[in-house]
Amino acid sequence: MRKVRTVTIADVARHAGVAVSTVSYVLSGKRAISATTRQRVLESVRALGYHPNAGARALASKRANVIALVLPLRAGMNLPVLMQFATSVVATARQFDHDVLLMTADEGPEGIQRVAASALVDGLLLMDVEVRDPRVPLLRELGEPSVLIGFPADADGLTCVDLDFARAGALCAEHLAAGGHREIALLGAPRVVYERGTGFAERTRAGFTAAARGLTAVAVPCEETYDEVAETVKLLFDRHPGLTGLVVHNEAAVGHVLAALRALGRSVPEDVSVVAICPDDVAERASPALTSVLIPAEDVGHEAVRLLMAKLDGLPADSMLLEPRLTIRESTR
Amino acid sequence: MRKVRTVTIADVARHAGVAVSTVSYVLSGKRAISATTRQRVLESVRALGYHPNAGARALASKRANVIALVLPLRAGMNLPVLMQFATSVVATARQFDHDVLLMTADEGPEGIQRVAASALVDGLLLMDVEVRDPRVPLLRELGEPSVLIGFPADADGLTCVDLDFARAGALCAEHLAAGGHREIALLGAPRVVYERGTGFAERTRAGFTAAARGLTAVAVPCEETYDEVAETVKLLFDRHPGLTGLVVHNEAAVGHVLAALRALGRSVPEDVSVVAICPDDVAERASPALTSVLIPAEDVGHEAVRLLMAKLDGLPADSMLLEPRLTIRESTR
DNA sequence: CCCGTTCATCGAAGCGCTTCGACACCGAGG
DNA sequence: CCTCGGTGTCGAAGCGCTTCGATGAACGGG
Repeated sequence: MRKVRTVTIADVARHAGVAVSTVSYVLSGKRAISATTRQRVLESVRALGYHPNAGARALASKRANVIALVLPLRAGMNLPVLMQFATSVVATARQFDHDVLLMTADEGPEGIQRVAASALVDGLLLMDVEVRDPRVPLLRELGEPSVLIGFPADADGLTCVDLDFARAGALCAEHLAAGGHREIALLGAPRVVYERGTGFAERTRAGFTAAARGLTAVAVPCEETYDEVAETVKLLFDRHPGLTGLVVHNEAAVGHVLAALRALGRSVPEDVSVVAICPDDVAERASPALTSVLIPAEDVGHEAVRLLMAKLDGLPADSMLLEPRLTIRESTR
Repeated sequence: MRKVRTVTIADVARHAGVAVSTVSYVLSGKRAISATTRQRVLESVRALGYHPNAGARALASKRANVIALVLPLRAGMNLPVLMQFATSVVATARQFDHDVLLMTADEGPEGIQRVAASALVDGLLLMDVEVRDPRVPLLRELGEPSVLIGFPADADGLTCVDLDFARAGALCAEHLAAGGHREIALLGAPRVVYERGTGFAERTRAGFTAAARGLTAVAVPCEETYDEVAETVKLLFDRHPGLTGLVVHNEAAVGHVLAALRALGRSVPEDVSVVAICPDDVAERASPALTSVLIPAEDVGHEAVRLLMAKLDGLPADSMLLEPRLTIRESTR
């Protein structure tokens, strides 16, 4: 409970018998320092347990060494992916000696304004950017370094990172086609997600449809309660009795879809093949284990931070799409 | 892209024709300022779009107005609860004019050390504290204001917040007993969680067992893949043919348990009543909708922040347990 | 042997804010 | 009429750090 007077750079300087600025240069490496002096300083740092004061450092250097992570945190989000993403962002940021300030989208554009103007953060990572997102114009105007996860309608001059969802949808369709399936369906996100204009759902559907040229292919939204899923699945097979391939792009519904198929007496993969677009652990936990396309949330987080750091250093940073990866398991043939 | 020279308090003072300190006092309210001056200053603030520089403020006032949120972010966590919690922490912190720095537990005690010593944050919120947590002794020694979510073995002198899991377990048992069930079972967390000594799983079991005095009651760990769950459920009914009441304290397994019961031809609630300990949305999404005990993640987050703020103001803050709430739906009779 | 370089280090000037003590002004009480 | 205690405001001293320009020592080339 004792509140020790905190150790300052001056204490370190005194202890090592050098000037304050010398300590600073040892720590930042911005000027050459002789090996012996450096050694002495570092020892003093260790001996005193010195940690630079973040506020003072930020004030003097105009760099807070903190980035903001703006998460949607609204209903209907894909939580596991979000968490993986957040984890990898934090870990990667730490590698670059930065910390992460957590913000929720419900603070809105003002929140972004606030943290940027107060120099609380050096840059921004915005997740789940929508096709027409009110934050995008602000971001442009602010000129604050930022990286978006997802692609807004007009991505010109912005740095965006995302999974290539069109490719993911296509991959699924192609895999089913290669298995000889002639009639396939995509069970997508809940209807509200399409209405909101979240790009990824739309792009998956487009990729799926385009790749299914030549086959009979339908794409339908999919809610997330068991009863609604069961209903949707039943309807699907009523309308398309010849359906033998199913793509599920809705993590919360995956389990329900399998249960519904079981209830309908259709076995997987004998009667119907199922491909899911979801994290590996969900696919592996299902029965049978699902052939799936991975959402590489960790890579996305990692790349996003990498790009942001480049921008902070004044380097150019181009948008990028990450390649989806198909893993074949037991649910398709 | 234009990088505007940022507006400082000196600019505001000049614009309003007052001293810098006057502006500061208007903004902080720490000294009386005449209504007219205050008005003038606030107008200048608005006119110039002034936002105080966070670093400078932190340096001068020794308060960063940031708290750290340390999340486990390891496998096997209950994601939705975590997110709800995080969201409410951020929202509540903002109400107190604080921001939230996100940290993951894998930085370990050094991470805590670092942010505390560098005055990056004023206080800490640790989630998912284990019975014997290596961070607890450090926290004691550091004397940094903190609030823990969960109870370590020795909670003396620490402020902890948690759901009253013992009560939650008891509530489930009592509800089943009241429904006339004589033979009941608890399906708990995966075995590894018990081995890790995470308190909540253990405490739920204890509460359940104690409240089930007079009934036949068993408690078993429960893994999270469909196949393992189905196996566990089958075994349970093989060994206890008279079993009619089930408590599930494992969010990831809830769906699988229901599916397994369906597969065994036991209908809910006719043959067996099921109570889940999980968030409401999971309970409602199941079929039939589950009678459940709510984990009030939002309240926990809110209270945790409230307590931490009190500590930052030098006020005392006692540990507290939050009352669980049973909602009766269609899965029990 | 002197001068121009290079290398290592130092001192001091801020960065933008809070806070303390001082001060001027005003009305009330003696 | 003078003093006293509030009020409202100001000026200046830091907070702990980075960074710029200056300085001194060591050194090689002419």
